[in-house]
Amino acid sequence: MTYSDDDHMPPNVRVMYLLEVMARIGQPVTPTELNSHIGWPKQTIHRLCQTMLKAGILERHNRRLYPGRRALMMATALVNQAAGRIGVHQVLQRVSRRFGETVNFVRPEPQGMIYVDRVETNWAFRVALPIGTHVPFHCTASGKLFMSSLSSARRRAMVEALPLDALTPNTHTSPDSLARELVSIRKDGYSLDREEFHTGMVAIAVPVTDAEGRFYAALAVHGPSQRFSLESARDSFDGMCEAAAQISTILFEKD
Amino acid sequence: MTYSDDDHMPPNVRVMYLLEVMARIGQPVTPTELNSHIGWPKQTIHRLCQTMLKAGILERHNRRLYPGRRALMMATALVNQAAGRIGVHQVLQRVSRRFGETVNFVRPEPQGMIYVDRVETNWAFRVALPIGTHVPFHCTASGKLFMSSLSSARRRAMVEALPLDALTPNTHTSPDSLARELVSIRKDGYSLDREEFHTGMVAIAVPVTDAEGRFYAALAVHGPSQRFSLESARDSFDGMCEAAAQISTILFEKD
DNA sequence: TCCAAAATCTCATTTTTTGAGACTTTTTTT
DNA sequence: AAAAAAAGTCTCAAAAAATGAGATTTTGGA
Repeated sequence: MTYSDDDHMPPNVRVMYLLEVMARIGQPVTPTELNSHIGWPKQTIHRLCQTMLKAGILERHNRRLYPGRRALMMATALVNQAAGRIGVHQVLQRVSRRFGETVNFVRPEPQGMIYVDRVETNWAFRVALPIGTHVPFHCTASGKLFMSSLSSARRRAMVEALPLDALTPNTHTSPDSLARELVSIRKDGYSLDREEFHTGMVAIAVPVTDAEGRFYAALAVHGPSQRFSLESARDSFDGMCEAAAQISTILFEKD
Repeated sequence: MTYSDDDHMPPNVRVMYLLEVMARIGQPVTPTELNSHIGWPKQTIHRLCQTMLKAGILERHNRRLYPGRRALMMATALVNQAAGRIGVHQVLQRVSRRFGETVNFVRPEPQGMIYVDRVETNWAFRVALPIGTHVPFHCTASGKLFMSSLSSARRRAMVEALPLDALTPNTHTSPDSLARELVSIRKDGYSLDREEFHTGMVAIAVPVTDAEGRFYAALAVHGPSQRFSLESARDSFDGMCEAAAQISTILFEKD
């Protein structure tokens, strides 16, 4: 992970290390600031930044560097498949067995929330949304959960930008009511889909957080309202939080 | 982004490239499989995988490699930083729906203005400039807008340095006329492309500014002049400013 | 306009990477 | 179970890249 003093990092890996530091800092930095976290010779860090800029890994605005499009694309793709996928799937299976409903693991992308992994029930009645499908933000438990995790400025902007298409009679079509629900989701720690996406289909989603406690993905269970009522959804809250914590451990806890 | 044949990738960047390929493939691979996507000498790819395994960037299970915990941690942190881009993309979509034309998010780079993100219309007629493409400064709405944001000394230097190639009969070919237009763009707060880049194609661009009010990117709408006249372009000005302000909030507003 | 800090350039030296070819291990086929 | 093929490892000299000290230029702020 980190290289101790006698242990030495091949120049190869320095690009990656620099990105890590940058990602950890979490905001645009000048090469000099960056180097205050690293302590390489001046020229070394400048040269490396230059290389990474040329490669499109970093971008620059006002002499400050930040991860570029290329880095972000890679990150998005990585996050959907990296270490621990198998373990995560196991947890999904357990959750599905426990509640007898379909379980989804869902992440935000620019085009919408994307189904990264899922375990289906054997029930005849189920939704036909294959893995890799994007679904809207405003009418899904996971989409609302994601938005509730944003800072208030971003949340507001996003709510205002979204096309609030009514997919069912229950779908939020006003930015205000949606925004209000996001606030209460933030407070409750879970998000419900009250037949807002498909009539007769309800869902609950809880957040899976990363090592720093930031939103990483949503763990969601959904089922037909006849057998999986909002009541039973809420009842599953504790169990789901437990599973979410397990997933978080699998993905992020160091050994 | 990708390296063409004569262009060469420093060994530095290979680690990153390998991760990208791996992320794209989306499932654990053997070094040989991996190399069928890359085509490096056998020993080269093995050595690199070895380096990355030692560094904890990759992990191995049954001779198959996949992104390791270290890669995932980095990716997660990066993706968090990218949360803003999700919001930006949603705003672009809204603008595109509203005006029914293609919307671009464009940033200045030394080689030219670069398309960072875009939302296309479904219209048959559209420009085939993929994301990541560089376009000239002197004949695009966004390029002229960027130049108009520079201090007068820099603006002059830049106008004089540019090769003013005539891409259409309307392209500025004299530094003076270009410089004059930049002054009026600066005054108006928006920039028009009057079929200066492609015949039959017009565009309007407004600035997205950073927290200090400096130029960060251009938000541009373009369409064929038959349906998207200069008139309609100007009419979209207010709506675009509003969207630009939203983007600015998403990207730069602290919480 | 001037000044201090940051960034860039230059270059001889050191360190890595490179990749062909031989060799070993693993997997597949017969 | 033996043979063949494929995958992976090792060795090494040549080529390329990174290194980092020091000099120089540029930048941003008073």
